[in-house]
Amino acid sequence: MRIGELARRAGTTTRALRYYESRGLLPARRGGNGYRAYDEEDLRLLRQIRVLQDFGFELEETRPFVECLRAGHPAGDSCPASLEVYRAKLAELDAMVARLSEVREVLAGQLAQAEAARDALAGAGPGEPRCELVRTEE
Amino acid sequence: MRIGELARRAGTTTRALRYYESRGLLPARRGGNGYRAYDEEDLRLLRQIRVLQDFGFELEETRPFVECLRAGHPAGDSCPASLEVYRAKLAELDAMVARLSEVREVLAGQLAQAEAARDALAGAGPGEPRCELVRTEE
DNA sequence: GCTGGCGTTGACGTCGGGGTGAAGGTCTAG
DNA sequence: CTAGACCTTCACCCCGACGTCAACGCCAGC
Repeated sequence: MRIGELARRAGTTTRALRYYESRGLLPARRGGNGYRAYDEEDLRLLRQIRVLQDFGFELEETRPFVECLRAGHPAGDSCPASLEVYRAKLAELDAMVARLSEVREVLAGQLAQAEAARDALAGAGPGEPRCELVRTEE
Repeated sequence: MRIGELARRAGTTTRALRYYESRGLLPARRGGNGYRAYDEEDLRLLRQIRVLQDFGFELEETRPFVECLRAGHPAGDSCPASLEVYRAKLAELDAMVARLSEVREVLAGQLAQAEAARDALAGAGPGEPRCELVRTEE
């Protein structure tokens, strides 16, 4: 299979495949004419890359999975290195979710206060005391 | 107060202040010598910008808050436009948290399965059936 | 044998946001 | 007088994951 077919079958582009090869992620055999030659196994590796990319993995992070498959293991995550990447990614996701959730709560509080202040003003006299947003040194 | 002092007091750089001015976010009066002249109110506006940036707001998104303060309102979020930005930001954060959490769960499941498969292999015979990760068209 | 469609390489562009850096000049504080 | 702060403009950076040429080779069908 040549590069165009593989790209089509994997739903990516020839440019991406050449890029992966340039990164050493998905090297290709070469035919006598210099054309890249791929097989079904490469399609599998490529699919592994794309799945992980969809999960937000960087290309480098997919490398252990790809190498694991290439080493003949049944799945990309059958190797310890892949599990380590899973764990690192989980920790990263947890940290992001925690940070975003915290900001979310602060913002929700600010919105509620601002709306209350507005309504109080619209209703009658001075309302609840407002707490101004202030930078906290970390 | 000149640009250097304001930058120092707000914990930012003169370059950033000139940049904000170029975006029309924090225009400065000019002295006879062409130097930018700022006052305490500008420091307040600047602090508002920095607080929101720390929350992940883009510069453009801080504009309603800054203009609200400049219009003489007690707080940056005393204006409807600011509240709208709060709401948009909350929706954005909720969407991000949802997406990340979903990925997190899938990944946690994959990790658990992969570890189980490894342990089963280490222990005895074939273990639980593995479900391979496959791209789902959206 | 010509056209069109594939393939090759390498160099450079893109995106986005929030700036930074350098050059070259002016102004001011001590 | 001189160091340092200020002025302007233009270019450049960061990051990853490609995209976009340019300029060429290879091959099938008509």
